[in-house]
Amino acid sequence: MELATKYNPEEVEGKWYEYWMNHHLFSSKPDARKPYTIVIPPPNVTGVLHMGHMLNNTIQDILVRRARMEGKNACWVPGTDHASIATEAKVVNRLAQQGIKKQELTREEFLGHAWEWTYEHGGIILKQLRRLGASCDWDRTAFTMDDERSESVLRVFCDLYDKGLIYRGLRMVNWDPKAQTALSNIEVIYKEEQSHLYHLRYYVADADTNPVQPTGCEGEVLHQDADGRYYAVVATTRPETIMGDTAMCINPTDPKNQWLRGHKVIVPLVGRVIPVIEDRYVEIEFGTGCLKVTPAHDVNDYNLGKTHNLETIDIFNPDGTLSEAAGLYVGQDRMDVRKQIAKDLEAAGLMEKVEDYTNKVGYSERNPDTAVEPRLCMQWYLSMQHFADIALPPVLNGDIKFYPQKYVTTYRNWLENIDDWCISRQLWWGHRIPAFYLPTAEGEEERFVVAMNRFEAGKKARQIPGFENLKDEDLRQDEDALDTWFSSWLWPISLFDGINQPNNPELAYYYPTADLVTGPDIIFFWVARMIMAGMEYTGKVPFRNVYFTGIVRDNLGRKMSKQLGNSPDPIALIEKYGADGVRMGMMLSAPAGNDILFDEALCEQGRNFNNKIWNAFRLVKGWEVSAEATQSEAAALAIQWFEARLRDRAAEVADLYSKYRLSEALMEVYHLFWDDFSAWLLELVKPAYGQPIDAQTYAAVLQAFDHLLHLLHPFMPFITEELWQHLADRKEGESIMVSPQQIAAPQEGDAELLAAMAQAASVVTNVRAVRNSKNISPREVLHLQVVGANPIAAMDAIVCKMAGVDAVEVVAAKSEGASAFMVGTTEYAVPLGDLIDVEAEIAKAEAELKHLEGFLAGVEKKLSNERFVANAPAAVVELERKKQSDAQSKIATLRETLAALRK
RNA sequence: GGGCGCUUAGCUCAGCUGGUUCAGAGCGUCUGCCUUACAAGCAGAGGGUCGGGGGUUCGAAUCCCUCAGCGCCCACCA
Repeated sequence: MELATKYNPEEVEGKWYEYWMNHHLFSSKPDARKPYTIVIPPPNVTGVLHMGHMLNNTIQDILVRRARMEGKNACWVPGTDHASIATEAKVVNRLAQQGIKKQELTREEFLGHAWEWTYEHGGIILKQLRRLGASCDWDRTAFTMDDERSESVLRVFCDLYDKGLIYRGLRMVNWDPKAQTALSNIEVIYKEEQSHLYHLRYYVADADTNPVQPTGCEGEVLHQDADGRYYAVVATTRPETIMGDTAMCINPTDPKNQWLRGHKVIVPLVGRVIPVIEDRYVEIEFGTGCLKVTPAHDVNDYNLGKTHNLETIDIFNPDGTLSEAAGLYVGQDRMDVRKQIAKDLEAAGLMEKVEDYTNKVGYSERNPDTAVEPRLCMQWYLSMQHFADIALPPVLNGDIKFYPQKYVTTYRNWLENIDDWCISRQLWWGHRIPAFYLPTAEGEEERFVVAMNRFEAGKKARQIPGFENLKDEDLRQDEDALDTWFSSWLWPISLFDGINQPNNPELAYYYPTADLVTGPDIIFFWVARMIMAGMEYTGKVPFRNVYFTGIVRDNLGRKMSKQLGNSPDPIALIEKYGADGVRMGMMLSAPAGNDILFDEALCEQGRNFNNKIWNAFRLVKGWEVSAEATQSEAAALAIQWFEARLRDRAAEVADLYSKYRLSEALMEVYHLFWDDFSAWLLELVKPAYGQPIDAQTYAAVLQAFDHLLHLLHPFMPFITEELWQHLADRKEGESIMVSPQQIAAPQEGDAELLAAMAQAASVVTNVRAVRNSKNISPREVLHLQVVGANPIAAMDAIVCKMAGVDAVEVVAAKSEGASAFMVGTTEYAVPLGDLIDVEAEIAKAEAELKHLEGFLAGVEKKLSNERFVANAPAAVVELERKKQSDAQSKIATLRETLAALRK
């Protein structure tokens, strides 16, 4: 077989992915094997692959492939999320480009467009995952809005309503004026912002706006204008809300504002007279200690309003423009009004001053440029205390493990301070709330029934006295859709249809799932809620382990974003470096939970490694094999050693997997392949030029290669499959991903063998260093002497072959004109005759001597410390004694060497 | 304002219950090599008072305190 000197992923990847698919190697059915299940964090159905997905799905694929190779029944279930708010926004945008306004469409028409968009763009991301090599069971591909999942959502809604956990309530919610929907508390991102603190004048007046003269206010802070009128100063960041002011509030214990007690003030520009109320909520030290109260547009003000029975004036429309109720600036956007009103207040002499101020403003998670507006409206809520109570124990007691563990604290803090979950959204794209309102007369209280569908709702409604003759069509279904996460939280259950059919065999087999791989940013949105739903609906945890990945940043530590243009296109990367190369690039710097600084250079390293593997294969396959040839001693030893090494490293890799230290596992395999296998084993067994290799050695090398490919496969599936298929004759349908892998556990004697080899390697390195410093070609054969005794005589064949020496000769004293070095306490020498540079040898020996003497002094200081000898464990003291005697022996040798050199 | 985490080689990080796998890895850097698999390679080398200070201990990168810097999460000071 002719093979190019460079590995070409393009020729290989598509072919094998198709092969895996055609032979159904990713598909899983319950059987007698142990299951290993992962459910994908469903990406947005119309999204495209970004680096975060690459990282996340590479990790999942590694885990799944590893489990599959271990003989488990691995099942990775893919799917997409309808992402209601994000997708709806995209559809609205597209319609806007076509000149269509959402408001002009009926719900059905709009949903038609949304589904069209979904079919058009849906699943692109799943196709992209195939390029990466993701071994998902595609036959199971699900969508949060497909029939099974939708039915599950409605069923759960009805169930929780029947349990009394879902309620409707008039509350202050976080309103996104762009999407025009309510948001849950955790969908609000607070950003620090440079803004202004406006100090406004509220004149003291009677009910008819006549000026009032406060009395008896010695020692207090009064403000008086040029005309002698008294006023209070209110500091606010939101002057545009003054039209909604219905009170001014002071702290009753505030000494400087006592004069305001019991008075009324005039809202600037607006002219409305409002009372001064008193509440200890107000911080005396903030601003002037006077707070304007706008119950419709601030949570705290709303609470004050409730306590003090204040009027609520809602001055905003749902889109963030000023409403009729505002009376001023009607129809203008709130942000424009802020600028304008500041000018107008200034012009009217009602602005005391403006200060620079830094405050935090809430933004919509999905519309990051849109500041959230607190708004009072009716929404659906889920009581969360019950769920917090059931979701906390499994994480605290270790039924679910978090990697890294630090997130347990985060999780716990959130659950211990949980808010009720606002689950309704004023959107159409999503699961429509299955609540049906009964016809009511004007002014009558709304009544509704909750049921799976209109038909069921009709039956329920007719049970209500007075509605016996109600027709199904007379029911009016709630217009709102459910929060997207209200379907995602069922994902590990609903994927196996466990909500609709709680006792089905698939659920019994695959659930609880094994590992969840996701970002810490959705620990509350998703992870916590899946645990809640899992405990509520199955009584079991939804997964055993959660691997939190970091955020992918660029090599300057910046978050990847479209605006910065620093996010590489994953598919372009795959085309450039190969999927295996990119996977390796991702994994090389991805410790769990730490942010990863992505650098294309890492993909390059991955590609180079692929090339290394490829060329090792070329070498091995290029050898001519002879049944007559006998195995050399070096080859026999090398194979023995490598097998021990393989056992040792495989055990280490297994340990790293068990700790989810995947980057380290990869590094371990990388090192094993590149250094141990390629640099040492292959060089040791390599036949002389033009000679064939003996069959015994060849078989062993192929065996070793096979093992290595297995260890590599989870990380680099394509190249390993390609080479494995060429390593021997394979039958159609066979694949490395399901071929048994048996690397034995470390055995007795391995440690000694590995230690001897390490020492031999050190001898080799030293000889090579001698060559390097003297510029001696690797081809020139040298001679090696061991002074006294040779502790690793068994390794001589290896030393000879690797160091290019003819023999390792034991001598009583080394030759003159030899370059000496020490490995452990053994002295070696390479006779060089005239080539020797005596001065350099002396300098080298002196430097080492100095270092050793310092080292010895330290050891002896320790040993002369009685308390050390008395308190330290015997083994530690013994070790120090060994260090001492070794150092002494080395020093003696070096002194002899120096003496000889100086002759 | 609370909570969590981080600071070790030029860069990115590992160092577990204090003691020879304690000062490590990968990349980069330097030197020499087109050596019959691979220059996307081979051989060799250099590089850190483990953020500062203090303490506990026979012994501290590791445990405690403190200071400094950085990051993240939560929280209704307008």
